[in-house]
Amino acid sequence: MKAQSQTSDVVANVSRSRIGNKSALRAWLRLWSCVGSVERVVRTRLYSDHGMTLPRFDYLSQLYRQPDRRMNMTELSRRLMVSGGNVTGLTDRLVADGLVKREQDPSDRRVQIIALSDYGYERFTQVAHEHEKWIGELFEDLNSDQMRVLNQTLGQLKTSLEEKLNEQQEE
Amino acid sequence: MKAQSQTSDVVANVSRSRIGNKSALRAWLRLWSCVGSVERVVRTRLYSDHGMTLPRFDYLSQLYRQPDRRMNMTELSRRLMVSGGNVTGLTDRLVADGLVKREQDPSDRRVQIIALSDYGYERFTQVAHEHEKWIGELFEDLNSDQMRVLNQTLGQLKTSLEEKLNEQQEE
DNA sequence: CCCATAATGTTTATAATTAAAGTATATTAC
DNA sequence: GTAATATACTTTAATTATAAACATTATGGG
Repeated sequence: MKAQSQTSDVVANVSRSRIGNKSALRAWLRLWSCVGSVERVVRTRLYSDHGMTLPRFDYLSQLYRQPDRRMNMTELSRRLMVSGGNVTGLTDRLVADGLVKREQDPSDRRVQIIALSDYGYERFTQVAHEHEKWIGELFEDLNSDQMRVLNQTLGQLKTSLEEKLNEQQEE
Repeated sequence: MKAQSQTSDVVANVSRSRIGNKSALRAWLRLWSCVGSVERVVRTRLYSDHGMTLPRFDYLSQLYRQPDRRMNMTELSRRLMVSGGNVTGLTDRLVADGLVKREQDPSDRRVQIIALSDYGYERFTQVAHEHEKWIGELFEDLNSDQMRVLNQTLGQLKTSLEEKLNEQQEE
């Protein structure tokens, strides 16, 4: 009885896993496709209408969301999900264009604190307003129920993925 | 009565639009975050376990899905959602590594047909099997209902976005 | 204090990416 | 048939991206 139960559990798990993998793969491909489409539109418009690149926009938006418009390099790298070396290069160019400033952390001499400049704040505010409008238009065909469910499901997926990434990192 | 109705419609629309933009923006940020997390995991494992980069994997997977394992450059560019110049560079490196071959289209001398080589097919098959497993694991916390609804909603969003991109292109 | 280890950021080499201009070929209008 | 236009791909210059090696600074245990 016990052995039988275990066997059918194993079969059920394998079966569920196979189906789950296919279903997950389909979801992943659709996620990838949707994000690619949106990114392409946003990148093109950012560049043609505002002469700004998408990586710079993403970078500035992270600073913008902070109460003090400041963040260190490691945190930027983590949130933008790009390598540290990449953040160094982006920062160099953004500093050269006067959009951000480098500041020293008085309590830790290894740390660079990046601050959004007044010019950067002004510039980003204008662009962000349009950006929000573009996104609204791109998602307008989803009704409010779909949007609610999508946000709910993605919220859970996001949390789940973040947990997995943390676990993996600790191994 | 008619005027009043119009006014409240306008108010309702503006209101719905504002809420919709915020809700859409939240959905977009979550989509972006989830895709970034999954990409990061997949990229790291592809490289450490198989010495393959993510762009190359995506490229090969497009060829792999075709019945004849063949596709021209323009179609690859469209499906991968990257620029033509990028496909040229990726192709050069994949050809150099023997994973794909360039063939001429007998009916149109402008067209390059890219074919997955035997080595490329073999190599990709191995990697793809693991890739599917990784994706399954990353999505395992979603139950079957959530997965179904997610696939449904993303399917519609994907279609909607593709339509918008086509319309935009024609303008 | 000193050493091992960890954390922060930069540098290096190379790959991937874009937009825009250029080349070659095909198609369409007349 | 020819000229204008469109399509397919490549090239160019600059930016964005990675992984790995490096330099500097911090932290914790003896």
